[in-house]
Amino acid sequence: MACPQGRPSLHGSRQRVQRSINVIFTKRLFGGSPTRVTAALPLDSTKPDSRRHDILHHATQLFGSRGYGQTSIRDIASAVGMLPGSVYYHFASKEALLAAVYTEGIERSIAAVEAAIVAKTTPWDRLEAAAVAHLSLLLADGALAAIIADGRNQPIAARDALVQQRNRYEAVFRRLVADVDLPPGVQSGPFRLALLGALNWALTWYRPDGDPPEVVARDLFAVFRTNQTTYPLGSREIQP
Amino acid sequence: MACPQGRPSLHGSRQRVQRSINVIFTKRLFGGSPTRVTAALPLDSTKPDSRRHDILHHATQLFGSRGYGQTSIRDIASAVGMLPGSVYYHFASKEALLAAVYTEGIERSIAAVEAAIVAKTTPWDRLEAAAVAHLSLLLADGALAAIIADGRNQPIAARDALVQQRNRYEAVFRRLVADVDLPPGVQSGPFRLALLGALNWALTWYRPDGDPPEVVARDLFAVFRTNQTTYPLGSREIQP
DNA sequence: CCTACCGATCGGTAGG
DNA sequence: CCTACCGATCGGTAGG
Repeated sequence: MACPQGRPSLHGSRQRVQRSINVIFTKRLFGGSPTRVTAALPLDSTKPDSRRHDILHHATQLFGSRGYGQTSIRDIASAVGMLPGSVYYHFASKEALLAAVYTEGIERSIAAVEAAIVAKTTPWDRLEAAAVAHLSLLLADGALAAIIADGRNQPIAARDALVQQRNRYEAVFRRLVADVDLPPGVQSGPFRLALLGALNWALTWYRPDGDPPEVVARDLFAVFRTNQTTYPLGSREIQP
Repeated sequence: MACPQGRPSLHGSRQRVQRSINVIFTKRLFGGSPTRVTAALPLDSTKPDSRRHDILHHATQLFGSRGYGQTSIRDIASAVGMLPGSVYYHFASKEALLAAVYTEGIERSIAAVEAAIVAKTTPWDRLEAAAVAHLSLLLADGALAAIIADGRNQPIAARDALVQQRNRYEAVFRRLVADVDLPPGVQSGPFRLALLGALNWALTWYRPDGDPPEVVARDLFAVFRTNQTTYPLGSREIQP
């Protein structure tokens, strides 16, 4: 009845999905009584939160590919292999599910970008590595897509909280851009927004049969890095 | 019954909306018989297509601000001041309405960008003027927003036709970018996609209480024009 | 262009 | 986590 919130999210996948679908089929095909169907469920509830994790995972994927408004609780439930009402045992509402998708996605994305940066030494190389990591997460993973893709279609009530979390991620780029030597006349704010815009917009036109995300990211980044290629680091003052 | 399609879209606004709402109120408050309500309609049907134009206009605005999936036929009908079913007298389906919004919006946008370009002489000035016009249409007008904003939420059936129309608009920028002197190592494809991405992404973060669209467009464009500022037109070959 | 209606789908819930 | 259900909303239509 009540929904236990705030559980820690565990990892680990199982075959429960398959089994649960079989149960549904059984019920539909032979009209078995509710009691028999319930009794048919194996009692291997060893990892109590793997189902919550499954919901979170599939919701991330679906929100990322179709958008929040175009994804129904029924879509998510059937992807996980359970009935629509059961989703509400794990999440209080569709909005709460979105909030959880956001939190997990932001955390994972920040970690991925930080990991990609750490080996690089120069500011421009660090920014480029971040851009490549960003676009890979966006196009291949689905976690960032759920967060960044459709800011307009999200429920107004939760929008402020979502924007705040998105800002946490953008702060990483704000810091990286601050370290870089920008040409005269280019403000760091517009530069960051233009770079992220160029990368995020790839969601609209990218096709999987084209160049891989890393190549696309580097081609796009070259547009922004040009100044640096022309003027070696630190030589900004020498300009005409 | 049948829907007369392909009528020319006329301009001109009237007070019909107000009146139509009054009719609805009358009916709800006093339960007037259908015959009386119909008879109460003034017979000034001089411009037979102004209602179709009204629908198109409000649909453009709503698709642009909320997106296609988040806008219902009922929303559009009540904005125009008629009942939901009546929309289908003018358009065969919601998808057909979207197609019409596209066609009209693309036409208007191409015209606006061409008009903004015509006075400018150098390739970089022409491209900048196009960028400014583009962002103004996108943020203030609503016509371009309906077209460009949510490619993901549009119905799959019509998507190909929509992409084709969008390409007609992008072709204008393809031509302008081709005329511009790009720095070595920068491909014109990624350059165009990065520029349009940077501009279009402003839909996500732009707030009306900030700088006006023209200023935002110029700030963003400066990021892409830097190379040009450094190297005067035609001096590309002189580089180290 | 309105009336009156349809089937489908949606987020969500009580009770077990 | 399932059963069985609710009210709301949606795109669309027959008939006038």
